Order: sequence, then C-alpha cells, then structure tokens
Amino acid sequence: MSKEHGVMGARERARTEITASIKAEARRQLASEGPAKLSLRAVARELGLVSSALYRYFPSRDDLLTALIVDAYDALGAAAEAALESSRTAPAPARWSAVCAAARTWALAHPQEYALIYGSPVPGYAAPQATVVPASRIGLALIAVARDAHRAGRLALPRVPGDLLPEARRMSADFAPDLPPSVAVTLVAAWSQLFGLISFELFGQFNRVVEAPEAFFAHAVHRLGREVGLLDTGRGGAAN
Amino acid sequence: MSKEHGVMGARERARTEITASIKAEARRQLASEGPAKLSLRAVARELGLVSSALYRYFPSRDDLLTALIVDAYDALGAAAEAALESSRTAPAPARWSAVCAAARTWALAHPQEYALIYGSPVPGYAAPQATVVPASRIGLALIAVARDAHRAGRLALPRVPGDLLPEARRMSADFAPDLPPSVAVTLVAAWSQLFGLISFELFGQFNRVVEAPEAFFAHAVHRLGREVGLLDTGRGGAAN
DNA sequence: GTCTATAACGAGATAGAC
DNA sequence: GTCTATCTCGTTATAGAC
Repeated sequence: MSKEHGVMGARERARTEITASIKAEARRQLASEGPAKLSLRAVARELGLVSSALYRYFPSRDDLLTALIVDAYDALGAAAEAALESSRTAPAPARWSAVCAAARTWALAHPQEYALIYGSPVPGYAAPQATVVPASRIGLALIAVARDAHRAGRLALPRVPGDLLPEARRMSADFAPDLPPSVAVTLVAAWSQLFGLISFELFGQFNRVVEAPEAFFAHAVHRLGREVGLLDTGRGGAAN
Repeated sequence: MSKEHGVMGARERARTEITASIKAEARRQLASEGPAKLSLRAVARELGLVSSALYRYFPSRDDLLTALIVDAYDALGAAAEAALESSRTAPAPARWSAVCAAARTWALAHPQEYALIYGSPVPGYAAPQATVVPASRIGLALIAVARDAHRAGRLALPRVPGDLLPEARRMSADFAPDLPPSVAVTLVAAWSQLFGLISFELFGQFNRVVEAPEAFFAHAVHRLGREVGLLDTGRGGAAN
C-alpha cells in the first residue's frame, strides 16, 4: 500500500491506469477477434509497448483472460444488484423482472464480454477459483428476490419429485440456506433458463423468430418468476 | 450425377469420402482449438494433403464451417425427430421429455459441435441461409409435440398479455400455423430455456451447483412442458 | 525496487517463388 | 505440389533507466 499522502501514490496510480488500459485494449480485441485469438503481443503493440512489458501486469495470457472474465462477472453482478436495490420496495414479481431485465440490458450493451462468460468455453483455458465468487453474484441477486418474498410470505412452494429431494436439500444448504429446498432447485433452473433467453437473443437464434425481443423477454421472464413461486397479490403463500 | 452402373460412380464415391474425412478432421480440430482457429492448412496437413487441394472440396474456410454447422444441426435434429417418432404413442409430457432428453444426450456426446451451433458466434463468420432449415428441425420437433397434444385436446392454452398478441399471432402464422398464438410464444420461450439448461451444464456453469444433472434436467424439462400447456391426464384442454 | 526494452527460444502460420 | 523466407505467437533471460 501507499505510505504517504492520499490513498494512492503516483506509482500505484500509474500501475492501475496501465492495467486498466491493457484490459480496455484487450476488450477491444475480444470484440473483433474473439477470446481464442486474444494476443498479448497485439495488445502491447496497440498500446505502444513491447510484449514483455505486459508481464509486469499480467503474468500470462490466461491471467489477462481471467481478469477480463472477473470484470465481466462483476459488472453483470453489479447491474443486477443495483436493480435489486432500487426495486427494494416493489412486489416480488416486479423485482424479479427488474433483476432479469438488468442482466439482459447489460448483456446487450456488452456482447463480447457476455460471450466471454456465458458463451463457449475458451479452448485451453480453465477458469480458476478467482472467478467463482464474481460469477455467483447474479445468482445471489435472484436468490435474494426469492428470499425476501419468502420472508414476506409471498412465495408459493413448488413441488419437487422424491428423487430430486437430496439434491434440492444440498442446493439449499450450499447457497440458499434461508430458502426451502424446492425453491432452490426451481431457482437454479430459472437461472439457467434466463440465460437461455438472453443467449438466444444475443447469439442470433431468435433471428426471424422473435421480432419484439423486449416484450417477449418481459413476458417470458414474468412466467419464470411465477415458476419460482413469486406471488403478486396481497398476502400469498402456500403449504409445504 | 453418375452416368453409369450404381447410384454413385467411383469418382463421386471418392469425392464424398474425401469430403467426409475433411469434415472429420475439422471436427477433431474444433475440439482442440475451437471454431475461431479452424485452419484449412492444418486440416490439410493432418490429412497428408496440400492446402490448395482442399479448395476443390470447400471453396473457403467459411464454407467448411458452414458444412460443419449444417451437419451439427442435422444430427441434433435427427436425434430429436427419432425421439419424437419412437414416443409417438406416449402422452404429451413424456414425448416432450423424450425430445428434450434426446437434445441433451446429443449435446453431451458432441460438445464441440454443440458449442459450434449454440455457443458464441464465430467472429467474422456469418451463417448463410443454408443453415436456416437444419437449424429449425429441433424447434419443429418441439412444435410437433404441442401440435399433436393440441389435436388430442391435451393442451392447455396459456394466457399472453395484450402487447404480445401481434407478435404471438405472427409467430403462429410463420412457423406453427396449427397452434394457437399463445402456445407459439410459450414454445419459443421454452425452446430457448431448454438450451439454457443444456448450455449451462455443458459450459460448466453448473459446476459445484448441480450435482445430479440428469435428474435435475428431467425435472426442469418436465416443468417446461407444463409451462407449454402439455397435459398429462385424460382428456384435458382449456378455454381460450 | 519498479519498470521498459532488447533479444532470443520454439512453435506455428503464411505468402510466394519455383 | 514443394520449399523457403518471413511473419505471428507466448514466454523468458537480461540489461539498463528511473
């Protein structure tokens, strides 16, 4: 850390600045060439540096990729959390839709970074542990909607077949301790289905199929919230 | 076409054989390097040919990619259609599950080809018209399940908000003329959500989250079928 | 200590002459 | 179809500037 005036000395400031410009240029290349062709040399060239200089900032190409991935997960997570926060007083289904819409909006605004985290795995790259927590933020935002609804008694509990019960219990214990097991499974399914909707729109599968993506997404996501058990009206709730 | 005995002359036979071996080698490279790095030269080298020879079979790298994409869509579609056919007499929800499970099974068996068609778009590659029909086969299989259920009066009609009605009507007219508009929208959503489930499993998003993927998938897909309106018991049906 | 530049490696792609 | 000269790449060792 800095030992004198300010939170950051000149050295650190320069370092974070250069780190940021490396990532910015790398993101530019992601858009044009794709993650598989991300090249340290090309990034350095564009920045007027020599390739070996980059190793002061990222020990390897994979570490640069990891930084981009972590940033993308964090940006998506932050967008989802902002929607969660600003819809704090809204009814559960509206909050659900707000968080889902925030995810879609971020994805549409950052297609390359979205593809980096939710598209095909990069050949030869294995995501390290460091990506796990940032990756979980969007899921935790969805869980928070259900948790708050559950606390307010506005969550209907879905039924889960017997053979899934152990799995459901483990899920609930692992990452949603304040939610019933049946909700945990349904949430995980809804989470993946949400990204199915976003990926299809972003990756072109909806071309010539969906022509009003905004309205279509809103409706699909609203039904997803119903599947999870989010109740719109008054004091809801159900047995089990 | 062949001008003499048999359906295929020696020349044509050799040609299709070489074409097949080129595609087989290209698929091998898909697995190790990813679609972005597919290189005609590398394929030729591995086959003991010179790169210019490949151009007699595929005029460009993009044409080879297109052939692989068409093959993948066709293989997936054929798997889905086989499940559709062999479950002809089963109740609608079972057929739905069978078709979905066939898609997942094919994807798990051919992860590279799955990533090619449902993963990130390949930078610089634009899918030509030739891919449209093969790509639609899996969707048409899902539509067939709903159509047959509808004919048998075992399809409940979901409600669709007013602002989606024009879109729903267009969808129904465009590719599911024998289904009510509300079912068409719901089917499109379910279609994308099915591939959300498959992609998350295949691309590693379910690592440390889902530990019994088979049972989880079966349950999620069963609920998807319910969302579409497929009715299990006796003579179902609903108004609207 | 912190950085950048030079040079080099081994591997692979690429373009063109023949 | 072959060969060669020239690119690219990730990565490292080293030397010198601040």
